[in-house]
Amino acid sequence: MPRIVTIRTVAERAGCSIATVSRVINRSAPTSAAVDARVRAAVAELGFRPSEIGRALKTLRTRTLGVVIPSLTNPVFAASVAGMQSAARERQHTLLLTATDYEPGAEAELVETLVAQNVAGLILTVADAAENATLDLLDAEDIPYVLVHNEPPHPGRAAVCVDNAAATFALTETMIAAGHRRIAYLAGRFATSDRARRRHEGYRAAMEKAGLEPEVPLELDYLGDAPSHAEALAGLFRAGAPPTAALCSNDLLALSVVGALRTLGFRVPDDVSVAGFDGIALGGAVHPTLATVDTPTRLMGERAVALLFAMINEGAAPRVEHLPFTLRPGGTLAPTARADQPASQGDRITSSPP
Amino acid sequence: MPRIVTIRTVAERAGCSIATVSRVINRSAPTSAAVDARVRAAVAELGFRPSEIGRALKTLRTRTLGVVIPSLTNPVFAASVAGMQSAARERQHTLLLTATDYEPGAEAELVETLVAQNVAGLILTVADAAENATLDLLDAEDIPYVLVHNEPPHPGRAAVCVDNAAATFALTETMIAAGHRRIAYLAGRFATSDRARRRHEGYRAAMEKAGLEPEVPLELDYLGDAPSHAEALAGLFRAGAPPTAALCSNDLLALSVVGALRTLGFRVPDDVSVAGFDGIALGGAVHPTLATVDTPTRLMGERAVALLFAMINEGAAPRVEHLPFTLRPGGTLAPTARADQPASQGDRITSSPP
DNA sequence: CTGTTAGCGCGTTCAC
DNA sequence: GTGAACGCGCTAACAG
Repeated sequence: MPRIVTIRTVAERAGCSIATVSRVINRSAPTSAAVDARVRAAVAELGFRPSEIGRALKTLRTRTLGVVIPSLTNPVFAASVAGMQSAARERQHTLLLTATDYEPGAEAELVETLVAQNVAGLILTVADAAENATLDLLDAEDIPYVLVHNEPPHPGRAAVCVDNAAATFALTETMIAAGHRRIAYLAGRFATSDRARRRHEGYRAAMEKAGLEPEVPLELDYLGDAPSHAEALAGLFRAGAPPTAALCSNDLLALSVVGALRTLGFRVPDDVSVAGFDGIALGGAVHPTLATVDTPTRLMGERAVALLFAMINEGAAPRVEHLPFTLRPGGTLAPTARADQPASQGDRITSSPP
Repeated sequence: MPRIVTIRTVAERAGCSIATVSRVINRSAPTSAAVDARVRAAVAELGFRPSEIGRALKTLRTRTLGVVIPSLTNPVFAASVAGMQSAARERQHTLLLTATDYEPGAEAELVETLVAQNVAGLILTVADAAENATLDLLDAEDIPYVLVHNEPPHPGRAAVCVDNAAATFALTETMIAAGHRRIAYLAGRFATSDRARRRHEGYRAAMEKAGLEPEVPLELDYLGDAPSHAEALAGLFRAGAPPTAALCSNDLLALSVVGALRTLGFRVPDDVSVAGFDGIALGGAVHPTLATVDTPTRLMGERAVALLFAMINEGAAPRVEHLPFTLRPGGTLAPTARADQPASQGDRITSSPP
């Protein structure tokens, strides 16, 4: 029984017109109980499924959301996509998923592809939300979209994110309170992204507030070879006055850095403390557990879908939704031996509600 | 400039018919250089993008691949989807992504949704490829699909996978060669999946071949709370003759188990060795590194797309493609103190080429 | 080489 | 309450 079952087949079987079948299926107009039953029976017998294509062509709207992310390999993005998928499914929508693989220029191409598919809206994480021709295009064509993870400076751009600067500020203050004075800042790939910048800003602000010297970010490829990280870190940590702690711009990088430091013979956290950013699940499964900023990545995906639907269906204005983050204490972050004041390890500092 | 730009708009602007515009865009028939240039100019000026919907309605084929996986949260599936996405993009296709979240019954619903969108084909990882009404339906309707990670016993079902049984067999033999005699088998969620079964079979076969007693699988929810894992493991490892090693049915579980064992006061690998399955990237980033079966997850996604396209475009027959696996030595797996024979740690045993 | 035309599957006016 | 007819954007078959 191949798939040549169209609305016409059903109409013939039910002995009525295609218009009536359409009415029954979509409950778009009242129908008599008799014909209603016949149509439903025919639908069931034939295994008819209305073609989304025919429907889309007519209404010029699909039940599809386009997604653009840098990479699925990073659990942060995988988690937010999981949230999007679940939220979209609740609303009878599916996800058209694309990834740039950090390739510059891919954003524009992917968005065009998705727009050509008449997606109902877009959810994207871009390198830089501030100056982005692709987003300008979407604005111009009036196609609804929501950013995730990005913090657009340009108001009027919808986004769901955490306050990256505030988060690293809080995290850095915690490290300072634990007695650390020289805190290295290690940035992962894509260091030019707007969120990476915001994170470094928070770090710098906290350091300066404490009268300490902020470090220039050291750029590393996260989850590259641990040996190469070891090499890159050797110079920094075997110098005269080495850092006692490292703040990493994301969790994948942090886990990798922990490994590299150990390869170099340093104990974590005894010799060097390490903290990450994101709150990926695995950070809690390794030993010692990773100190990090816990961000609600899955929820971010869900909220992004909710916001997008509000914009599409209710004409809601684009807005930036800040989600709360949590400082998650972990075994990789300990007070220095020469701590000026003991740090309270158990504290969970939470951002103010959005 | 809203999006009311259709092929007709372009035709008017270029001063030709819509058929000619179509020909220029798709290079489906020769056109004169003059009209060609005019059309391209019009396309560029108007920012025209042919609607995939109109095209799909006509050809009854979309440039879209439907994907069904259990969850995006597991890096194994995230990696294979990343491979699919990249391979699909090379072929000008996009992915319609759905996830069951391990909810029984979701498979059927998601497949119906995807079929209603006229996907060109499907790529799926199902709980059980052996008895599966959804796959029977696809067979009946002659919709091309490829399984990933599943090992269908039913020949005629296309799949890309590793030989799970052979892999755990080899891994178990390595552990036995390292002197382990009591090797626990810890299974993650979804223990009823066909691949989980095959993995346990390989373990059991190796144990029996060595004249050892295979353990009944202990089922744990992977990446659940580490404390709860600790509880679940306490009974087993604090018994009279505790296992000296644990074989975990996947890497996420293995990393979690390492944490739980440490919580219980065991040293890994000094007191208990641990091995996983999958070869997720993070296994190499933690310390000690995770001993595991390295499976080419990303490649599996790429190959699945390639196979699907061969079936769609060249009418290739469905076939099962076995990809090679590698035993990856890791710090979590060490010889027992009472080893009968020293194990050669450096060996990398590779499966025979497919 | 190019234009005209007929649908693809569906929702939606209009009449009745 | 129901049916006939049109058109959404596009490709393909057929004329010219």
